[in-house]
Amino acid sequence: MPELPEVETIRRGLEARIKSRKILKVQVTRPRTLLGIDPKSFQSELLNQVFTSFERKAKYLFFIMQSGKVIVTHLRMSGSFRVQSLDTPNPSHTHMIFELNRAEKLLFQDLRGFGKISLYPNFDAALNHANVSRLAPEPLSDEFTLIYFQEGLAQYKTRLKPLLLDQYRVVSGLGNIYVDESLFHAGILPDRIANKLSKTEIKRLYLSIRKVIKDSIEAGGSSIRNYVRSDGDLGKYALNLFVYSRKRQNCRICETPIIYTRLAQRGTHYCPNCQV
DNA sequence: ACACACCCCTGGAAGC
DNA sequence: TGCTTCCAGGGGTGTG
Repeated sequence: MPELPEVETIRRGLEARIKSRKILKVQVTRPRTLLGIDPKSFQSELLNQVFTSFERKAKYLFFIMQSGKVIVTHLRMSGSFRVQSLDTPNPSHTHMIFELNRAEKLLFQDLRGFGKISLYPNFDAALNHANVSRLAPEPLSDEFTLIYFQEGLAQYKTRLKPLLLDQYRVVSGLGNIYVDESLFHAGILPDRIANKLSKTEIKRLYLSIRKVIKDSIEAGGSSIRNYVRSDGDLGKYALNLFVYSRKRQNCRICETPIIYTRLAQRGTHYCPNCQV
């Protein structure tokens, strides 16, 4: 599942591979992937456009064109971007093909088909897309200070897991993997009530979230299920997972079997001994 | 304010 | 073995 580190890895990959490249043709093989624009307009608006930069906000990706137009994408569960040579056959579930100069193509592939792509005339318009401007701060941003986090948690008497997954309340960019991992490293159970944490616990959670996200970006994300980088390589952070996807396996710290349960409609992993 | 159910979707895993 | 059902989950929406 692409969360902040995976999206950032994809962003870096695209910047390295298709910056300054020109779009010669656009094929939309699954019109439902487009949000707020029809395939014909999308194709004609992007013809001969040149990619100049790639931005990210939480899990949203922005492709900024030389003209100022902006492609906004959200990969949701299984979306991915791949750069391939023009003569390579398209993999299954390829929903969009951008033919580029120098005989390469950028593919949008998405098995589950939840991912969305939109086009806006400029960056400001793009930021208003789908409440992007309302997103809470990212874990590694200047805004996300310990004081901010303390005050944020104090406002909510809900359980930590759904609060940390919510992109609009305290922090953005986290998904199921990194919430479970951050809570494990902080030694805190996922169903604890946000405004009941001690100062020490808040600090541990704050540091854990930042470390997990930072380390994962450095590792190129986690390859779980469908996620692959734009160069086809696999992220290495999956090797560093302590609880996520480790149902019934022994805790890497204390050997207690990892519990898998459902919390707020999400599969949730924790160590009943290390987390309290 | 919070909890929860449901929807989108596909393919691999689990269950019978 | 082979069919059917379940499940993964980001995010939006709707209800209690």
